[in-house]
Amino acid sequence: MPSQIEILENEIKAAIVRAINSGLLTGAAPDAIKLDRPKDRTHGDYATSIALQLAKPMGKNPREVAQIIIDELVGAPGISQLDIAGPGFINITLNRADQAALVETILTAKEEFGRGADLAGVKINLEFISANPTGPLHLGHTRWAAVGDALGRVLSAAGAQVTREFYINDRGNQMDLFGQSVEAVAFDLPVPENGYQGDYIKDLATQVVAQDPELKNLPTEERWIGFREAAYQLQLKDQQRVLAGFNTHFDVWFSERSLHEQGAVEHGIDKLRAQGHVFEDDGAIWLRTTDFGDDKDRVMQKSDHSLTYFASDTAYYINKRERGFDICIYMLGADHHGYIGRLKATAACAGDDPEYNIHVLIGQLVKIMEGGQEVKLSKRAGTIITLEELVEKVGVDAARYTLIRYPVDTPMVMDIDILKRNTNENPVYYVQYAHARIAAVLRNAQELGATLELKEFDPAQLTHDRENELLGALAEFPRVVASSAELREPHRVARYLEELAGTYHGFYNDCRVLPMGEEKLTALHTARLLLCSATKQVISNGLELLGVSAPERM
RNA sequence: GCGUGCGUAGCUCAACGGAUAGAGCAUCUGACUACGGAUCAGAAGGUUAGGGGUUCGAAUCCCUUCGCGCGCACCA
Repeated sequence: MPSQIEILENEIKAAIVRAINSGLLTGAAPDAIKLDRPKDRTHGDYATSIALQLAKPMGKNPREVAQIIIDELVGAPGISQLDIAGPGFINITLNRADQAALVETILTAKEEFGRGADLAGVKINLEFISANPTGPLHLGHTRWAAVGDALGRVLSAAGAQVTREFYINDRGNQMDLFGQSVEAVAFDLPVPENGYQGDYIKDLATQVVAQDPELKNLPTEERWIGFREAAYQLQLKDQQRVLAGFNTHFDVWFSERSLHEQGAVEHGIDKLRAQGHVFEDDGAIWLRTTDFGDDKDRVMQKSDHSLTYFASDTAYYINKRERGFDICIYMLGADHHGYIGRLKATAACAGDDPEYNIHVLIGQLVKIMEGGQEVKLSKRAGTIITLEELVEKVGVDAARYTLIRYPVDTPMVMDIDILKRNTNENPVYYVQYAHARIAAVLRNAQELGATLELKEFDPAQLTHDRENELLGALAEFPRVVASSAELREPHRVARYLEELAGTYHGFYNDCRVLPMGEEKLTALHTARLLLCSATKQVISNGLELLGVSAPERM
């Protein structure tokens, strides 16, 4: 069912088409009209700058164009007032009772309110974190754990079929080094040069030996492999446990080894060769990514016949596409921004459209403050903060919310001390508080015998400016979800929730919801209670998209 | 050197090319002795790093200078 806003957008477009057909306007009608919500409330409920955009191509004064559109629009359903403002903005004020009908829409749709179909039928592979299974997840992975998971939820809400995937880099030198490090520690020997250190390696060594004491008796040349495999499984399980605790879910844990075992790398090279972008030089096999804007060609198979990491990446991409994914989203850290060029070029070499089939998000680093100063993260100094430690300090909700509420391309600073405080410095509480507050009001209403039946809802009761403002904010939710999905920016949902919570608090302050004293429950009380209930539903739906809880009490 | 990202209020950060650049914190004023004060109303705080350009309109797009980060392997 189209929302009131969509209906309005279509009305405006139809009005322009009518004006063109009757010769009042010339040229082509725009594809779509986008209504904005003006910052200044005196500018009405919605505004559009369409007349400004059409003025030039149509060779008319913008205000003149605006007037023509308005004349065609008069009498459209739900509109109570139309104005021209400034250089040619069209400001639209809606009929309040019609807007209030939104409460019924929300309370009928419940959890479904906000979900859309913009991405219906689109299969998306969302890959994030993809850490080596050689250590605990740390702060660098945490931002993606939160944002990636939220993005997955948002894309699903927009109708996409999303597969969340974790690529396990379980192959290569670093794995061997990892196995040798654990082995060395188990025997109280010094770890190899550039090997892995830290308490967790000791723990792993202890666990590995406890689990399988026979491992120590293996012949030396294969012993480290035994340690590698056992430690790998333990470390992977640990990552999975921590992510589950962080409310971050994956559909597929994809092992790099399995890619090689199923011959996917050779298959990928063959496929690219068939596309005509593979060549040999100096005994190595290359992919000519420079054909598509990469700054240098890339080696896939070295002259010693071993395969490069790039070959795995390439094969993995081709594998994803062959599994039927239309769009492959990669979430990478800022230190990997150099990969964008080659990833896009790889897609192009495979015959895909790099602008559509592949989407790379680059996340800036997170700095962390504690006790008023920056915590320097260093593996050597042992000051790595793990995801698990962060959660222990501040809790899942605060950690997730804080990481999600900023666009990923902003370098952000997390202040642990602030996150521990239950104040407004910590916006997650502001939003959750609004939810809990409504829950309390609704509990009180029940004690007063209010039934909150939708059939008793009278939209005409909601005429207060604060009510109108709140309804307007609620109406925005589906648009926010849709644009978050389209732009791959889940932070928009968080920002929206903060605004909605603020609007609710303002409403609550000015509009008494429950009867006072001996007062009887009136139609106005009921209408406001249902408005509260609708707001609670939207906050809850929004927090769900972020993977943050919506508490009934705090 | 080449490439790439960033630079917005004292601090942390917003702002699908739109109207007077907004929030929170910090600072200063105020508000319910009845629904949760983890609230609300208000004040103050800006040459959006500098300079050009495109546009009816630029924090946003283009060029350039400066500053900061990151990347430039037959490593993984």
